[in-house]
Amino acid sequence: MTLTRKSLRQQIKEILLTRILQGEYRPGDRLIELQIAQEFGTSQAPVRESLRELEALGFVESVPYRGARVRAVSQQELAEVYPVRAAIEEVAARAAAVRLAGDVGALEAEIAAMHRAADDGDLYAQVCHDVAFHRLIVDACGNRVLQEVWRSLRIEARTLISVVKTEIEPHHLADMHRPILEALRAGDGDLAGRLLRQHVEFFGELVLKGEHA
Amino acid sequence: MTLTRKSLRQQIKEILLTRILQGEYRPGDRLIELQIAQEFGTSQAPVRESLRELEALGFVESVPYRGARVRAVSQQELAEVYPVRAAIEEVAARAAAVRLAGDVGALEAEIAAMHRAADDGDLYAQVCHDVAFHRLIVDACGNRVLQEVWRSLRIEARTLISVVKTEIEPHHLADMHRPILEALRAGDGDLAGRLLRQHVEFFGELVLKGEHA
DNA sequence: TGACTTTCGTTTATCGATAATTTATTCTTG
DNA sequence: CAAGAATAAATTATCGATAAACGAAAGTCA
Repeated sequence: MTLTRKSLRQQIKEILLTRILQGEYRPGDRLIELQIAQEFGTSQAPVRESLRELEALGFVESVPYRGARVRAVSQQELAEVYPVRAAIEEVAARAAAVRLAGDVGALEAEIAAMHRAADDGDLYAQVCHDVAFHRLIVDACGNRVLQEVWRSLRIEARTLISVVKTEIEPHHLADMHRPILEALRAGDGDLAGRLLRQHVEFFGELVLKGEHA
Repeated sequence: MTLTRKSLRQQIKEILLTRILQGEYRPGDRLIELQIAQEFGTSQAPVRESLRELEALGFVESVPYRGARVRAVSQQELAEVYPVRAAIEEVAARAAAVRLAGDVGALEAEIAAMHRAADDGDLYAQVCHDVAFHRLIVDACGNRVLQEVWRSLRIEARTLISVVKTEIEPHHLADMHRPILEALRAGDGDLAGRLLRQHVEFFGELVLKGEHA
């Protein structure tokens, strides 16, 4: 088996990203080029390029001659994401209602998975399926630019988990998605869009409340 | 005077970006690393990193072992930008109405500049001021995430000029911005948002019409 | 003592050269 | 003459080494 089907840069980038998303590297942790290069048995160059890409994606921040660190998402930034999410997901839902043509099986499955995770008390898994639900709608809308923008918001379970923690009963959280699904099933884009927007804005409010606590 | 206050990477990136935006490099043009390095008297490394950044910003696209090219914006992509713009600029205008507190002098100036450009028959300048008008609103909204997303859409005069060309009388185009300005002056965020959304959607329709032509 | 300078170790930024890959060209071979 | 293999040319990807910049620690002088 070849370990080098893709470019080193690509491979290193993916490994680093996994580590960031899984919390192996914590926000603020330094990412030292030569150290990483040594670990992977490569030279500094592909590591540098990986870090640059991760920086452009917003997962890492770096200062000239002072290196790269895992970027921390501030509470304020998290709060600022929600109005943008709400606006573009509304657009996505409108378009998705048409393109799905009532085929909401995948969305059903995510809601079911949320309930199972709720039964297991696995909040992380639940938030993952929550994100997946939203992503399915975004992916169904057919607008690539919109999809790109949504991804650039880096809506990750790891970050969102703090929003719902202790605030909402898990099964209730899962059920909150059902009206949206039903509107999509019925092909009512206007309604689906409005509901999804309110849904996202609701969580935005939660973040704002959390800021004062 | 030092030519190297910033890193080479940064300098090269800016120069390349300028060339792309000013049309010196056309969409599809190849960007050959060693050739550019030679031109600037540097090695390949900083050029590579510049290209990676430009790729992340969406101005360049590259294929492994086949190099980088200036990215062409397809008509479809341009059309897909508008619904996203409309949605987030609506959000921006709502927030901007509050934060501007009636201070719309800069917006006035851009409309005036649009009229002057219309008098001069300088369509490029006019579209630049049009973009600037929208950017002022986005910048005024106070949501950094939203600003980042808006910038990532790469709303450039060079691309937009095709949308308005021959379709709209220049002075009329400038005047279309006035109701939005007045709503902002009055501090009516809801109205400003709705007007701006319609305004942007209107141009989205134009693009769609242009597709069939 | 305490502020300023100097030195030193660490890390990034850049370089020049080599390896790997693609594309175009030339050479077979039927 | 066409199809395919082999070769050559161009370019990217990676390497190993050096230069530049930073931060901390040690040293200096009032």
